[in-house]
Amino acid sequence: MTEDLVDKLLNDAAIGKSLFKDRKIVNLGHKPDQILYRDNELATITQILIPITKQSKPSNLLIYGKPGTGKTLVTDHILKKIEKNIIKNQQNYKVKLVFLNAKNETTLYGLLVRLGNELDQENELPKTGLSISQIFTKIIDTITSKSLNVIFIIDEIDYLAKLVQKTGKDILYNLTRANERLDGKGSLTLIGISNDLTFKENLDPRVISSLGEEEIIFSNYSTEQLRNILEDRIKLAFNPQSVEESALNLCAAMAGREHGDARRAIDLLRVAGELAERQQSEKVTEEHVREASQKIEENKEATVLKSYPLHEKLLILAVMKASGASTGEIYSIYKELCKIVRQKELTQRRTTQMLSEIELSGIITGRLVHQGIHGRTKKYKLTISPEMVKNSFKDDLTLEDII
DNA sequence: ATTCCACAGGAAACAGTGGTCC
DNA sequence: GGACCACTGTTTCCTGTGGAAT
Repeated sequence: MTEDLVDKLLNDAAIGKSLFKDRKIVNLGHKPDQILYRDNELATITQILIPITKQSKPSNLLIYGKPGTGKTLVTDHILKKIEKNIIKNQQNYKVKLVFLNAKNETTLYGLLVRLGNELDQENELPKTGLSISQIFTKIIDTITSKSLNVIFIIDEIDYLAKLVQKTGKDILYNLTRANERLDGKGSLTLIGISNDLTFKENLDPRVISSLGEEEIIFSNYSTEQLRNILEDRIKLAFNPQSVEESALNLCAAMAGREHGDARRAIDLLRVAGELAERQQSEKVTEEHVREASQKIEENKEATVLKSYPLHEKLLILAVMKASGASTGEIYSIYKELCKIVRQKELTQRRTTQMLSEIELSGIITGRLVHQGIHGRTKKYKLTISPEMVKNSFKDDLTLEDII
């Protein structure tokens, strides 16, 4: 009996036909090789890196571009080709690619340890306990003893530069000058990838001169280019005629408005396709694209809200309960909330810092107000609906009593 | 012209964690 | 087992701020 029901449901589902031919093509992170639209950049970077195929050290390289301009994808693509080429033609010449995203590491130490572990997978470096210079020495030793030619690619290197600035430890300087310590046994080439054109301003001038030997900029995709990219993906991912022309144009235009982000364009297309499919629509329409855009935005907010630690959540609730209030008022509400959930309250200094951090995410906005003799304060407001906050926090048992 | 409010936000110190090395 | 290291999250202390009130 139950079996019959399952069969029936499956049959019914099969009637509502899928719009997708190959769904993974529009997943983020899926990278069809042939669709780069970056011929100029491809050629330039390859030229810069060619020396390493001739067994000499290429220049260090900095690559800039806004998110979703394909800089990481293109770099990765070229380097893997070079590596393959070398492995095929020059067996005794050892090249090692290490690709790291600085954002995945919260500390300089962690970043160096990851690099070290990639170079020497048998002897894992300790996650803590050693000094940074000891780790650095171990890395240099590994490179010289194995005569490795290392190409170290750091994605989001601006983030690393901030860490360097904060701690005062100049890892970047040491990395760019590592070749002087290598004595010709092996080499280290640094490739930095960054979203931020201005990050160099905070660096030591000596680092700038050696790291920025070569620079290349990935310009934003134009709406027309985005349209081409989407068209290619649609051909591969969707059944014929299942995406309306106008929907495609809107997708490209929306992503084009946000500094030509191809990743966002593709994501938008995927979500629109899924929405259309769920509504059993024959085609993806403009309306689906608009809906998708809104949904992506909401998901982003919900994820951010859920990921906050308890005291940040309490502060957001305090802002919600007193929209437009000053930090002083917010702090007293926060203290009351702490009492209800039986948590020890943090100091006002700490909470103002937290409020600034939350403000950066865009969940709340603050406005500095001078009130004459009533002093200076910052007034905070929620930028999202209270329902959104309540929905996102409702799974948190500690907050049960105050929502 | 001076005072004074109610904070903002920088700097430094501290506690605690989780580790290495000798 | 004690000296040392990196790091996070926090507290403590402090200086600076613009305009209403005096």
